[in-house]
Amino acid sequence: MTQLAVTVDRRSPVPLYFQVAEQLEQSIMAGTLAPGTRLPNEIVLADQLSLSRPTMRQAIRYLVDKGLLVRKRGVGTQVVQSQVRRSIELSSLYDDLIRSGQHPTTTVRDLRVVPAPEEIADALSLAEKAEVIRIRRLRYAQDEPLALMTNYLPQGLVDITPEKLEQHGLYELLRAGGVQLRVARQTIGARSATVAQARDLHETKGAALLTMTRTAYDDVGRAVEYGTHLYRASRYSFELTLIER
Amino acid sequence: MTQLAVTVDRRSPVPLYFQVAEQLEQSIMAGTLAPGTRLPNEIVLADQLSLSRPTMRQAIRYLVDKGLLVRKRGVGTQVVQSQVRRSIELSSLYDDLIRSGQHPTTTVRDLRVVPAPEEIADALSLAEKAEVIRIRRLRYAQDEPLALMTNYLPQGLVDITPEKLEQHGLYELLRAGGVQLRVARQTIGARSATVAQARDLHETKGAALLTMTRTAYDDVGRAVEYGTHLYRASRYSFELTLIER
DNA sequence: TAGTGGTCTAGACCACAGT
DNA sequence: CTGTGGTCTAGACCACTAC
Repeated sequence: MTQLAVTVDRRSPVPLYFQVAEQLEQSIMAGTLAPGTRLPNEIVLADQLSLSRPTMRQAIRYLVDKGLLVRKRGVGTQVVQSQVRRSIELSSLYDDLIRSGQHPTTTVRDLRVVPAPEEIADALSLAEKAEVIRIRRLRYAQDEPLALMTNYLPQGLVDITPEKLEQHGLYELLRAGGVQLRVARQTIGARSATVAQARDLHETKGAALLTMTRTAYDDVGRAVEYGTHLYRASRYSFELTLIER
Repeated sequence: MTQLAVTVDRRSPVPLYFQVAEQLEQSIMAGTLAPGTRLPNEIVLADQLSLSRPTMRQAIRYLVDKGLLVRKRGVGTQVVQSQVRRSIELSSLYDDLIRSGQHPTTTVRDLRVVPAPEEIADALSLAEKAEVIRIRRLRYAQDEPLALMTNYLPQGLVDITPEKLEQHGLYELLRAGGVQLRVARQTIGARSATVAQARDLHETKGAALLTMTRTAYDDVGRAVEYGTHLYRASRYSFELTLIER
């Protein structure tokens, strides 16, 4: 095992562990660190980079949590045998499409304040019939319809207009309004398209659709968004990485 | 903020951070620590339990990663505003059903050695046409069909028989054979049932089905299982928790 | 300005894997 | 046995938040 192509800049404001993790990640993605490769042990790595062992461990743990490395006590740390595609993160469909080079556009079909139905009030921890903002949108990617989305937000969080929604993702607007999303709980299922859904999505009645409902929470634990979405299964799927421990 | 009902036993072989995390988790689940509750800061907590700050941090980080707590620099650590249901983990459908009190049974429809199709050889990082074990099963929960499952495994990993598969989950057999699963990559989608699938699953032709394909890796990064499953959307869905950072 | 979590160090001892 | 990662300590300084 030779030296790794990693350097750290102690003047940088970027945390040391993160500089290391990012460079290792790039090497793995580029194939310089091939699947199956065993890394030197923590102590050696820490010495090579003049870091303390806990800091080196933090870098490695970051990549283990991402599913790029696996470690086994008494054995060592190795690169996982797989080319990784990007998997679900706490970002919106809009962000995902932008990143994957698609060209998302959005039509806002409805935006109004409504009394919260029981299910939504529950999910957002609001009093029943509290007023919430309801948004219905149709999302296109490369000029083909992709998803029908309905979202509910507590009032007063951020200023939302149809114009903004057609130019930005909902999560982008939330972040711009100072809302830091931290946790989301999702349920993914499937159903057959109704006539109206089929018409909107350019499918035929009965076509398989993916359903996703999500409640998102901010950095102080408040529920800030509830969404229920319908995706064309012919054009969309969810990828995820699971880690044991 | 009063004392937390947490104690640690230093003679126990269970790591201290884990003892703390488990007890906090129980308090959260039981409602003793209500959603929105703010925890004392790390230093105080560590002192109360006579632990070092890093150890206390590790306990908290564990729960943050699980989506039960959120933290914000300069502010503090709070309980997330939501009742959590169990979400997808690196376990098999069989394990999940057992845990949720259902009564899964399994019919093995086929178990044989076949030359690996290109797609499977790729996923498992094997030579094309290497021989693999192919398993086709039908899973029932409470006497109703739930899922049609096809799995591929490299030969020689563990000893698998139809009898064992009808009494245990596949992952259980792998673990019993010394295979430690660590990472899995999944894709979740939807499709309409064919006539044959509909017959097996007691659905009608064209019914919406959830699809899941998964490649699982062990603790040294080897691909050890590839599966492609079909679930009745009317009786099954996936739950997951996403964490930012 | 006071209080919080985020990062970092330099050690120590232990449990487990493979020889 | 040797080598690996897992746990734990007791400090230090910094960045961010809220008042």
